[in-house]
Amino acid sequence: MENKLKTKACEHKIRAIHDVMYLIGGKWKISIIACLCYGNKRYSDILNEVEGISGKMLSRELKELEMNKMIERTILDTKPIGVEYSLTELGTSLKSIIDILADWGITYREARKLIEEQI
Amino acid sequence: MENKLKTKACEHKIRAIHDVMYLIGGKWKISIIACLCYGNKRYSDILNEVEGISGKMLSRELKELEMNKMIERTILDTKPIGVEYSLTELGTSLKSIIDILADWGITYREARKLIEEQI
DNA sequence: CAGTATCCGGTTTGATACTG
DNA sequence: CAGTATCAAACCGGATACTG
Repeated sequence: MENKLKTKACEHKIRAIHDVMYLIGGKWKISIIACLCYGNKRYSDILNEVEGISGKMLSRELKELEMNKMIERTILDTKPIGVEYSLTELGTSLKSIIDILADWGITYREARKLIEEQI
Repeated sequence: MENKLKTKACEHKIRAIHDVMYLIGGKWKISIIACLCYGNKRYSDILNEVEGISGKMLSRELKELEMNKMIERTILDTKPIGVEYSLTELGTSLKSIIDILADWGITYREARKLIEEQI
């Protein structure tokens, strides 16, 4: 009986996480958001700073992030035309999560090194 | 000059996050880890609790998670054979991140509702 | 029970060329 | 500059049948 409740709580949490990953779990989405944490950026800036992403992927991911209200797109009236991307309030609310993830990533790399050396 | 340093820091963090997402960003990986946060589980338990996953995907993801030292696989000597999966220390270290993500997911849903209503 | 093997359509993605 | 269009290759993932 108690076990069933536990399972329910588990499933509820899993669904919440699945939702989150749908939003930010694309191959590049968090990287893009992380990039914008350091200030507003243009399309070409992001293209340079997020290693490995192609132009096609970038524009696609940007579009989805905009749809989900994570980022905002502003057209600058420069010539030639420029576009600036910035985080919305919602996007900004991910900053702390991003920091935690990045920290974990670095810790993980160290931990892996230690485990490997034991072999 | 100062700007270049900033860009470097940015790119470093982005790479760290990209690594993390490579590890836990598969369609099901965090869900599986989240599921195991609630206790060791058998293959069939996970199959039931992670909604939507197929057997093929589950075994594939479990294998990758094991390779990356996130989970451990123990063969029980029951008949018929049973297999139990559990989190390693590394996997366990994700618990807090998972909680934060799940919380954000729920908060996000509320925020989106508010934004939508304004329209 | 806990998987593996095979088939197979659908989706994703990179490269390249092009546009306003 | 900031994208879009198009093609082909690679990969994903479901269904089903099979194994120890």
